[in-house]
Amino acid sequence: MAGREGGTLPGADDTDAETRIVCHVDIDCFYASCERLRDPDLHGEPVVVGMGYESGEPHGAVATASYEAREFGVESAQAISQALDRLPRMEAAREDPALDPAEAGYYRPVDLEYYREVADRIKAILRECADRIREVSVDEAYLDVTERTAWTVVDGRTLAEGYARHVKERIAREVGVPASVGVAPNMSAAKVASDHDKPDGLVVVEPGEVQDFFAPLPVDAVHGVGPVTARELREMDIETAGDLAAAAPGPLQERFGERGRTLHDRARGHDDREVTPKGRPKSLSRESAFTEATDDADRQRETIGGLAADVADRAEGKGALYRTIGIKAVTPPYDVNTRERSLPGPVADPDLVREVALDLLTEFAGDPVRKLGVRVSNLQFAAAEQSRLDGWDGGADGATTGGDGASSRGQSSLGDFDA
DNA sequence: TCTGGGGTCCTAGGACCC
DNA sequence: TCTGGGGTCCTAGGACCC
Repeated sequence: MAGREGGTLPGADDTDAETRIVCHVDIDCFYASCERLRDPDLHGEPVVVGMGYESGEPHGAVATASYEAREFGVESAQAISQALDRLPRMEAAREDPALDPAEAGYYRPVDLEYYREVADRIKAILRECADRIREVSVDEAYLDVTERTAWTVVDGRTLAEGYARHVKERIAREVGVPASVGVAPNMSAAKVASDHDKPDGLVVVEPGEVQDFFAPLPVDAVHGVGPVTARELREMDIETAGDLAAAAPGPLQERFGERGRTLHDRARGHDDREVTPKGRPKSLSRESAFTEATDDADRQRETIGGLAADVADRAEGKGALYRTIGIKAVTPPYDVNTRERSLPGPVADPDLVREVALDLLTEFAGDPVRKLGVRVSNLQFAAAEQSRLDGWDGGADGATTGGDGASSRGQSSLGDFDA
C-alpha cells in the first residue's frame, strides 16, 4: 500500500505481504516438451509419454500428454491401452490403411535422466532470476522476485509483468521449452494464475485484485481443494472461490479444521507463506504395481525385497539414516493398507529394511495384492554429525541443520535431484 | 478415471508418563 | 479404587499435489 519508492532502508523494511512479488513458473507438459526438444519433428504433433511403457506394448500409464494428444481424450494417469484406443501410434497408422496418420500420435517411454538434465538448465536460469526460489517438482518452481522488480505501472503495464515475460522468454530461448507463468503478491495466487492460461500463458494478478481474480473460479481451482473437499464444499452450497471467500469461517473450520481456515484465507487472497527452499526429504519410498493382483507369496516377497533394496540404496545415496520402516499393500478393489515399525534409533541398514518389510508383509500373506511399496521415514541426515556420533550431544541434530542450512544445502542439492 | 509413482501434511486413537 | 488433566510418541489412514 505505502508505495515508498526511495525509502526502503535495509533492516527497516517491513515489507508487508501485499507488496511481495511471487512468480510461479510451470513448464507446459514437461516430459512431452523434453521429447520435442530432442526430436523437433514432434513439434505440433500429439505426443504421449508413458511410464512403464515399452515401444509398441500396451502396458503402462500416461505420464504426460501434449495438448494435441489431449484433444483426442488422452489424459494424465490413463492406462496406455486406453490412450492407444483413442489415439493410435503413428507407426501403426502408417502401416494400417484402416487408420489415419492424421489421427495418430507419437508414444515415448519416460526418460527421467534426460528430463532432469533439461530441468537443471531451467532451474539455473530461475535461480539467476530470483533471490529466493522453491523448487516444487522437476517442472515447477516459485520465485520471490520482490527485490528484482516492482508493481509500478508503466504504460499501462506493471514492471512485474515485463520481468515475468523476460523469465519466460529466457527459458524459451535458452532451453527451448514453453512455460506458463503466474505473477501475484502471494504463492497461492501465483500458482492459480499460472494455471489460468495454459499453455504458454502469462497471467498477472496485481495486489488488490486477488480476491476478484479468484471469485469466479470453481472452488477446486484453489490450491489444496481436491475432489473430496470440493464435493463437501458443494454440499455446503459453496461452488466458486468467491462463495468460499464469502462463507462464514466458523462452519468451515468445524468441518475441515485448520485446513478450512487456510482455504478460506486463500480464496480471500491471503497467503503469507514465504518462498523458501524445500529442504531435506522427510521420507523415501519405492512402490510397484503388479499387472494384476497376485496372492503368490513368493512373488510378493521378491517384490518387497527388491523395493527394500532400492529404498535402502537411495537412502544411502542421500546420506540418510532412518528410524521407521514401513510397507504399503494395496488390495482389491483399491484398499491402501500401511504398516510401519519404529526402531529404537536411526540406522542405515539394508538388511534390516528388508527384514522388517518382509515381517510386516506377513500380515497380508495369502491376500491378493495389486501394489506393494516400501518406505523409510523419521530421517536424519547425519553425514556431518557421523564423526562425533559417539560424543553424543543432545541438540546436535537441530543445531547443525539450522546453522549451516545455506551451505549444506548447496552440497546436498546434488542429492535433491539424483536417483 | 477402474487406479502409476513419489512425496507432504493432518487427524485421531491408544499407550505411556507425570 | 476411582478419578483429573496434560504431554509425547507411535501407528493407520486420508486428502492432496506433481
